[in-house]
Amino acid sequence: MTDERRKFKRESAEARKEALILATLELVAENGVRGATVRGIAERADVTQGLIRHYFSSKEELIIAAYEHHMNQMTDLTFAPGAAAGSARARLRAFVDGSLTPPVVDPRALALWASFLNKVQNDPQMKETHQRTYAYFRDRLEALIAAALEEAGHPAPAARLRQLAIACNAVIDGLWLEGGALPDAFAAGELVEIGRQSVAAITGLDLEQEAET
Amino acid sequence: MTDERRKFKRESAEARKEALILATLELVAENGVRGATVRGIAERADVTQGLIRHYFSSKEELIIAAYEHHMNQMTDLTFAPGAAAGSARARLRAFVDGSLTPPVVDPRALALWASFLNKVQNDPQMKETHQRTYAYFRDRLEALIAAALEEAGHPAPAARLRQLAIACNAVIDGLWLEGGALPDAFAAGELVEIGRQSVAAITGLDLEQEAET
DNA sequence: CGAGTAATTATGCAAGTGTATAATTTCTCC
DNA sequence: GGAGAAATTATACACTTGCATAATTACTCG
Repeated sequence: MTDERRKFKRESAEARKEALILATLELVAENGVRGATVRGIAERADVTQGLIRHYFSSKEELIIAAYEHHMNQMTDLTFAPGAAAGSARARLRAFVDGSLTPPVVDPRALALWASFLNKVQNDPQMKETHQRTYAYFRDRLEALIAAALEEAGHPAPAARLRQLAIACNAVIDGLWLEGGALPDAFAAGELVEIGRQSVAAITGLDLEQEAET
Repeated sequence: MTDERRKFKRESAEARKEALILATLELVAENGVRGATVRGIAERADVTQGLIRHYFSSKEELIIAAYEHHMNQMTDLTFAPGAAAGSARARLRAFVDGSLTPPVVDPRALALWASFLNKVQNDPQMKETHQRTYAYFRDRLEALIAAALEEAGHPAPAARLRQLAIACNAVIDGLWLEGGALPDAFAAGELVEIGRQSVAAITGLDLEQEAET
């Protein structure tokens, strides 16, 4: 009954890194960045802690990698549905729908966002990633609104477009936040419905009817 | 040159507790809940760490006290401006203004909210405080919208009122979030302007003109 | 002004933290 | 199937953490 050394299987660097990143995101969502300890992450990834040092030169580096992984995933999830062509109105609607449906609306996604916020404000690299992602979101939304307004024959000047984009982005962010914070407070589809109506009311567009005369 | 024992002044329990709570909020905003160490808090409050134990039986208890202090302060700040009587429309406008102006819109307030979120989701007591505060906000907003609509001669059924309140709350929350996250991205008064316009567009009310025919 | 008491400081401890480094195992390739 | 190299494990260390407890100080009240 000697204490045997642990058996293990060699994995590719990519697979191991991803596994470590996923384990990190789980623990950051549950316990925050400081609560995601190296030992905890290693255990969650079914690996000993020394291995983390082998792939990431510090915990800081792992955290940053996990943050960028998460942000990329959120971006993909939001824009994937609307990538398919169609009228600008349809694409705008798809953007709203994608932003207000799981897995984008999700307690875990909100928890991750909140957990990372502190580091995002302080660490320059993470701050840069954050600002770039945010700008990408809003610019894309602004372009969608501009196209939809033009399509409807109601083009708007740049200054107004900026305000509309900020406002629509805010409703979506706010609904996303509330949906993640109080998952049981809203019926299925309710957030999407309210999101569509609000964006429609703010922009003056009709997002519901599909037919084009 | 003997190491002298530190001089100190006795304070009332209330003053000390408040000082400790304020120091705690500072550190939580800067470093998160786990980053707000007992030693750090004591240093910020210009006190030795043992004193914390004297007033709070555990760090957990201090954190909860700090959270409730912060939530109460935010509530007061939001509703104080609109307490003065006036038309429902004016009170609704005051609510929007107060929610989208410093010190409610503030990087520190956002950082605190984010830092506490994890604990809010897990700790039952903090969860209860959070849900109560959120419900208070939204009910109050819904009542304001209902009154303003009726005042304007456009009463709405309960189901629609609920949706309007959720939507308006979301715009405000979203603008609050973005204003706190990117303080330099918005000109002074811009958030308030966009907030007013959005709430007006969603509800169909005119929040700008003051005169009543 | 002097004793008592509560506020405050000082010190210690066990557990957990990130990181560094040595020891071992698995896999590849000839 | 065996040697070499890289992946993985194991161990150790210095530091921080929350908490407990003893020692001292400042204020109150007679």
